[in-house]
Amino acid sequence: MFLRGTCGKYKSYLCAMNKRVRVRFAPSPTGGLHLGGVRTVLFNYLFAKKHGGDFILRIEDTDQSRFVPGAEDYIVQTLNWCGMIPDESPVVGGPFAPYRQSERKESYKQYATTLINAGHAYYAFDTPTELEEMRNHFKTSENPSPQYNHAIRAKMRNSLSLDAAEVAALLSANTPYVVRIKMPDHEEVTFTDMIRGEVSFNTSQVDDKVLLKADGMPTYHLAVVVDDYLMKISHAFRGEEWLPSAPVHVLLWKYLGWQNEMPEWAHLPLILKPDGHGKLSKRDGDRLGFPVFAMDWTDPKTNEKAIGFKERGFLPEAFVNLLVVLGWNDGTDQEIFSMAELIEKFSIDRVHKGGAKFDYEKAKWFNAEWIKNADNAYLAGLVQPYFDAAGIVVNDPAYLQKIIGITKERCILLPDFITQAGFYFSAPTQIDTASIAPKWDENKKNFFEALCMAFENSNSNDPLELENIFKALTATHGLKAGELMLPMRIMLVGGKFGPGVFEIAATIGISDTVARIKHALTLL
RNA sequence: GGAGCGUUCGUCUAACGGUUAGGACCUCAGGUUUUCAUCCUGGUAAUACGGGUUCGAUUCCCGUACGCUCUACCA
Repeated sequence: MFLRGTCGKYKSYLCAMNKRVRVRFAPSPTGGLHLGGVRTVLFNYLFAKKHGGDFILRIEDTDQSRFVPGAEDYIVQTLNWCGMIPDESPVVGGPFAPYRQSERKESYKQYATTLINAGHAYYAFDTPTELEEMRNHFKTSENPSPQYNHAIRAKMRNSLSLDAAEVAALLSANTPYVVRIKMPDHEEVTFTDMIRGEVSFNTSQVDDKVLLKADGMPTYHLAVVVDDYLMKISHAFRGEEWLPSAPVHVLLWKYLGWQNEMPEWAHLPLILKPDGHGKLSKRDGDRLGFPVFAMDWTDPKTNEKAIGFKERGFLPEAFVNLLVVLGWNDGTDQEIFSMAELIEKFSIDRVHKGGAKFDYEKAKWFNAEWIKNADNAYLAGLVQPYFDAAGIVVNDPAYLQKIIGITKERCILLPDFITQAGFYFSAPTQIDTASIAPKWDENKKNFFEALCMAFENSNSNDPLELENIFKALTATHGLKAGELMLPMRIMLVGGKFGPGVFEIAATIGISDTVARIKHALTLL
């Protein structure tokens, strides 16, 4: 295996390398960022920070027809929420600005021209209709998707099939054209992927990809190579779906004379649907009832809203944590990692090759773990918006933190605090009397009336003392504590949940406790 | 169809030729908690298949099967 040998067992890939680590996340701003995208960012970020390098955000907006307003800002906000702040980006700028490819449009054409002059690319004048005709014409059951390749290009209208005068005439008449790469007929293109080892392709299987579109914009293929070179990217991480077009990129690096500067490639495994097979999509979330996007995203065209992990009540720490273990582990049994730990422990050679099915149950477990171990003051800040939305009024921040501390082990998602902690701030509006009524009688009613008086007389806020009063009174009424505690709990919190009843009574205070019992008594 | 990539419990994964194939989620059975949750103990459950190489393969090689990705003037 290429990872072993002279570099040692799990020695970093870096040992063979001496240039500064610079990585980029290069999304297309076409919508919300989903799990797979955020994980790609995460691996980029961790790798950069682990090696003291730079993390760059570059917006690949070369397809004007797919431009979606707000998508770029959404991406920035998402990175921000996750705590992965780019060192260079369209918002903070940097030494290689601009970081939007649409703003770099003019710089790509010269490289296309260089390639044409060197015989590695050519002009193609085929219209979309002609391309469609070609595909229909050559389509067979054996070959359902004919490619514009070395075998077909001679039959098409391009600067390889047409004679020079004709080409010159077409160009001077401003005929729309694209520039295509001229793939070699039969050549083995091999490169080393950091995750997969040696990968090779025969160029006969790769088509003549469009490099420069008719509108003058580069396609991804040209833009990614040019910008990675110009921005001195040392390591390029992307999803596995890019693997088949990697030979195009490798050849471009070579043809442009930048072979020695080519980044190390790492094609990341995909995040798959929980059920069945295939890449996880937004639709799966809708269908199975869990978020796929990092944050809420509303499509400005369709007004379709997709829920995000953030709004569903995930902590960013948990989100990062659940993402990183989808395809990576540190070799031990540890599963909970902070960002700081990840930066220290991350290594690309422990990233899996195979795709991982997303498991929402486990995702929730990560969040519950993070909530349980989170600082109360920190949680208070996160819970506050949910309380605001639910109309729960918090007057005393210290009280809120205390309540969070005693209820957080019961919460899986942030909104769970509304039910698990809301009753500390106001009397429950819904009281599960149905769970009391069947065994309710006059004697119990008398008990609770007596209890209210006893509590008021004691005016205690000590749980133990309240419990003693309660128990002493059960005896005088000929009742057992066990058959009265559940009714009392329901009177105080509304249902069968929450911490110890006397803890609750002491915390909300005697007057509230008595008021809630008296109110419940009117409902029974 | 073609090319590439992949394949350990239901799911995420450990195991770098020698382990009773380990952990976690889920689930099940107990215990703690006069509620719920937490917590604790334990159980069920996996190397896709077939050939090699080797004293010995989850591990290395080949083949098969299955899956995924790509096969746009989208990324």
